[in-house]
Amino acid sequence: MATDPQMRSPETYGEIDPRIEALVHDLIAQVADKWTMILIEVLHDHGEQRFTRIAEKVPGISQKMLTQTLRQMERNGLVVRTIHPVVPPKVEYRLTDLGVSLGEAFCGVWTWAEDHLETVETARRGFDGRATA
Amino acid sequence: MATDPQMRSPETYGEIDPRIEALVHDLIAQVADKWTMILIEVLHDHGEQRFTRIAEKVPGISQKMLTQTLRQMERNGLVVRTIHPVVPPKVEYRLTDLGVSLGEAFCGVWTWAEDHLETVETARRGFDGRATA
DNA sequence: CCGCATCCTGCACGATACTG
DNA sequence: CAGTATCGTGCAGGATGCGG
Repeated sequence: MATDPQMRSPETYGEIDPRIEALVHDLIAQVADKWTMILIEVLHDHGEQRFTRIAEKVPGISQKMLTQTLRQMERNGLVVRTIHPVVPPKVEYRLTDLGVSLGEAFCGVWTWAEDHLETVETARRGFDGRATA
Repeated sequence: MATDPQMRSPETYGEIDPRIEALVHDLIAQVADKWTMILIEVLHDHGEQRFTRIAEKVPGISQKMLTQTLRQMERNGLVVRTIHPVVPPKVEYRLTDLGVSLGEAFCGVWTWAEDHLETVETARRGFDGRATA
């Protein structure tokens, strides 16, 4: 959760607000965690969904990770979790405005990837070629 | 390295080019890996740097992780590694244009974090409060 | 249907020691 | 100085089973 509380000597990498730094890192880490990005996409494209519907749309995810990821997202205010008191239980998840805006913030990265896909792959082949040689 | 090659049934989360998908995920994963983002920042702010200089500016990093992270960045074309054939060895790392532009692509996320820091923290406190109760 | 608890496994990463 | 090699460990995450 919290980022390294270690002291930074004068000559470290910058004087950014450590709270922003920590949040940015948390956020990127969460979005990078293999599932969050996909869940944002699913909830964005299909709107409010119940647990099992989401699971169906994300092949390969275990319910443990689905629960866990949704909980973190809820904690960060990215989704709201609505429990309908019926039997059998029905729980629905909806992306908040905050969640939508986070997805949009990452659009820049998607665009970058589209624009530079070839460049990166070329760089990788070059590197791997040199390594083999 | 490669992302889950598993088949996606018709009702999965979207029809995006899987190569883009994989690259975006690789990228976000790398940037999230605790050090890459910091190294981009250091190299951006201070220009070309040699190995030990970078290490000094990033307290807490082990040389193993510094080497490893820089190698991945090099492989992806984000930095160039220049070996000066002198004794003692002198190796310098410089952010490429590609690396700079990736940093800029993530600016949107930084901005988002600055804009929504309070909202996220409030959401977290709310969630944690409810959990405790 | 939803989700928690438990167990198990692999990998990421730090520490340490050694080379050109 | 700038690495590589080896070892130890903690934790992320899958599988399974139970509970409301």
